[in-house]
Amino acid sequence: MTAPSPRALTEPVEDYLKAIYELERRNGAASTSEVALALAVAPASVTGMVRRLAAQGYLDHVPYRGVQLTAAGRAAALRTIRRHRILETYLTQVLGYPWDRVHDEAERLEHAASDELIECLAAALGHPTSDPHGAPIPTVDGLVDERVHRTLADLAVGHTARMVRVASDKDPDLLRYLADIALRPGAEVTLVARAPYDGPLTLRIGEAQPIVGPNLAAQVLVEPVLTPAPASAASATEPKPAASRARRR
Amino acid sequence: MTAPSPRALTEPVEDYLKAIYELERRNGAASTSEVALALAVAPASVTGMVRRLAAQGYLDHVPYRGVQLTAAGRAAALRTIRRHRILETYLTQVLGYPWDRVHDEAERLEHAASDELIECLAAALGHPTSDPHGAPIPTVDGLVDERVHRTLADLAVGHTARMVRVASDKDPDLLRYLADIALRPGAEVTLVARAPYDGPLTLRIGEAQPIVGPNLAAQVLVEPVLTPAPASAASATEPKPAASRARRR
DNA sequence: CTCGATATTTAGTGCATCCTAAATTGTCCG
DNA sequence: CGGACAATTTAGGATGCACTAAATATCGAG
Ligand SMILES: [Mn+2]
Ligand SMILES: [Mn+2]
Ligand SMILES: [Mn+2]
Ligand SMILES: [Mn+2]
Repeated sequence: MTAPSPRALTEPVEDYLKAIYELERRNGAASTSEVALALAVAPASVTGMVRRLAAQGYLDHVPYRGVQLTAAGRAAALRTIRRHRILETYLTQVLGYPWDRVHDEAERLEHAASDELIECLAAALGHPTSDPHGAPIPTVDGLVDERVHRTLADLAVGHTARMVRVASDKDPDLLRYLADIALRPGAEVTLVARAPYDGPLTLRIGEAQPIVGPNLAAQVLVEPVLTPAPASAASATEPKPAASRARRR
Repeated sequence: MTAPSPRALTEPVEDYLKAIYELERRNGAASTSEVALALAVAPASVTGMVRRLAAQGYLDHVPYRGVQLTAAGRAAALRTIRRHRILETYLTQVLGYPWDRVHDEAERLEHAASDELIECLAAALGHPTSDPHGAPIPTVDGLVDERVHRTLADLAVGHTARMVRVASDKDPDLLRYLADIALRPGAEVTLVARAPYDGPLTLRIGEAQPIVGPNLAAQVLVEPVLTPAPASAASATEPKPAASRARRR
């Protein structure tokens, strides 16, 4: 099945497969121009690369229609994503790297580190399941939590949620701002008010009440929080079966 | 002075400059075939790369005569060597990597890590001055201990020396064997006997008396050790001024 | 001093990746 | 249904880095 590839993916190839995987997840498909945008290359370059990757069995390409990963392509993408996220976690947790700067570093190291090193880091971290931005870390054999989360922008006024992750870790300014207002994975956030016509949202995070725009809110992925009733212990362990169903492949 | 380079050395370029630096140090010059051998490429490939690097001001090339680093070339080489050796030290000391496997890993990471990360690792290690193989780590501004050491093969029978470093860290088998007989930087070794006609050497390291071939002995760089006389304190602090002169540029 | 072995360079290619400009295709609106 | 416009692919090139085979320079031996 696997094509007679030169037995090691190049850096550009790994980045293409990773980008296509993410686009497929977000948008259900990956178009030439989306990939071009994500990788900052010309659309024509994407067409060329896509032809080669399709020939090597990493993806299916219907001209003028878009591109889809094969099993081999998805496996390669998830391997790179695992490396990226383990590296980010190590940089943050062990070396004290700020969370807005780990992405660029990991973007290069992910192609250079050996499997042995990656697993060594993972072990040193106690086999983490999510990276500093809350993104799930695929397992060695390519299983990953693919749950889709709601965003802070969709939260109903008065409701509380727990932040799960940032939609993308590529924007340092956004990440710095989120850190400023203490919005990080695990944080509880309440939507206090929402201005009409897609206006700003008033949040409560701990004591603070930051006001954020809808664009930012759409970048913050949340999950419902099981508010423990102050005195009555009954509803605390409410199962919530539907929301916690992990999709693994 | 610096040529209009595309503002970042590629991985092959960094490896060429590093190899040329090492050859220049060892042999006083770097010939096309030596570089080709060191990098496992064809001699014709070296000629091509050398032409480009000379055009960019990293080295001087006299056709048919050999190649020499310019100041820019030496600086680039030392930067890569610093990264390599800091990475090796981190892998060994913090992650418990065996000393015979750090080289290959560092050989790739050295091109991907940012300056920031390298300095972060150096700080975490307390700014080490030598790598796991005893090789000196250049400073950020390109200063390096360039002392030339004698080898174990040159030691006089009956004399004791302290191992400084392994001549090269590229041979895992050699490194594993050295570790087996407890020959590591800092170890004290006494030459007990030398068989004639370039025969094997009998050493004493701690309690053990391993017998090694002259090829191996030539890979082990040593410095004279100031044997503290058990009772008489006279000869202990013998100055030995010539041997300890550090050459820094 | 000349010859031949050896080292080195030149010539001619291939492949991966990128680019710009010019076709081509798909879509959607009037 | 027929364009217009946007998205996409094709065409034609460039760059970096590698290779093999052929030419050429160097140098030591006789
Ligand atoms: Mn990358
Ligand atoms: Mn991340
Ligand atoms: Mn290298
Ligand atoms: Mn080393």
